[in-house]
Amino acid sequence: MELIRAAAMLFRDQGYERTTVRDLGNAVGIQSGSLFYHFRTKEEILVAVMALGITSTTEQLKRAIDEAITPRAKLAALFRVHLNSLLGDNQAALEVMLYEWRSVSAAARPGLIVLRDRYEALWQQVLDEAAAAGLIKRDTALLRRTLLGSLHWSVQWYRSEGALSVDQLAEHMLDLVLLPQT
Amino acid sequence: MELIRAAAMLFRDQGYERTTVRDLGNAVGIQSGSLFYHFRTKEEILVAVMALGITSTTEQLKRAIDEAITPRAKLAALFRVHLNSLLGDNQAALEVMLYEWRSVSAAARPGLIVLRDRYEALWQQVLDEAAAAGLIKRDTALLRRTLLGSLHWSVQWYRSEGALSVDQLAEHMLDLVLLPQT
DNA sequence: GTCTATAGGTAGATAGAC
DNA sequence: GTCTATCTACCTATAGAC
Repeated sequence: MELIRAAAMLFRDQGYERTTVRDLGNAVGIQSGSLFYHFRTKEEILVAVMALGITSTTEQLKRAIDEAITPRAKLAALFRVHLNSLLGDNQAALEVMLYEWRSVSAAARPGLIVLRDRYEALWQQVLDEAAAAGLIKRDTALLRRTLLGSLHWSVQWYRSEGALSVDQLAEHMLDLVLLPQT
Repeated sequence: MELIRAAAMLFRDQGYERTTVRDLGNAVGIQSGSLFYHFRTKEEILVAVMALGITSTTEQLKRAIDEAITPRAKLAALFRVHLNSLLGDNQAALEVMLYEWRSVSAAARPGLIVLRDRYEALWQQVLDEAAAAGLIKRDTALLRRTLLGSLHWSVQWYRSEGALSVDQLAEHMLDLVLLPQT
């Protein structure tokens, strides 16, 4: 578990391919050979990182949606949870999930796709409710994809030293998509 | 030039690190050693791919903006050119630009950043005009970042075999951001 | 400008001791 | 479970012939 967290940060910062099993061992204070007692291959570590990133974000989102009451509050939760997971203190894992797909073997992909689809289904459901309430435009399938793209991209430019907190950024991004209320 | 195009596709499909100089040689029918007559390092090839991706897109965008007359038409051009460059027949290069930053050495980054900033400045200018004309919301700096994120992400899910052409997709994405006209 | 051949380095993974 | 030691393979880049 400590290894998975450390691996997430290394994979995010250097990329999966550039990170060696020796780097991974160093990060947790063991020799590279010892890793292979816990994992059969380096790729297994990558898959574990990705699975952690998406499942923990999904669980947080589920909880936030259940606690929110109005469609508007649920909609806000999408942005808030996703950005906090992506930009927050301890979540390099989700970023690895987004940027290291090409290094996942065909055999391991289906399992991760199931996890991703589960997460996106939550989004779809909340967006549909919001559209029904007249909060956002009606093309929710395309909206889901564009919004997730917008949020994912934030890792490329958001800096925590800047003027905006993550929660504030979530609010601003929400504003961009809300329809003017009549 | 033929090499740069071939390299773009290989880097996009397999990633830069997983693509060997032997792969690159194979793709253009020469031995791997011969590559180093044209480029000093493998990284130089990566930088050339990225530079091609962003500069050719910038030029296309410049032309499209000049030909467009209304703010609305210029705005549409942003979406159309970007998506065609990203999803079109021969433009793996731009995708490499987006996904292989980590493999670019610190020495080579500044040059690419200049090219990227030039492209984004075009965007900013068109968005500002559109906001002044009341077409889109006023927070154009954030809008630029979210829109570019949305467009970039399309490579992850857009399939040309699907129902939507690239130009149609551009139209739909434009619709999502346009304000209802009073 | 492309070839063959290879230097020099490092990668992921394994074996057996403790 | 972790160590040391090492295997095998492959990588980027170079050298010199043509």
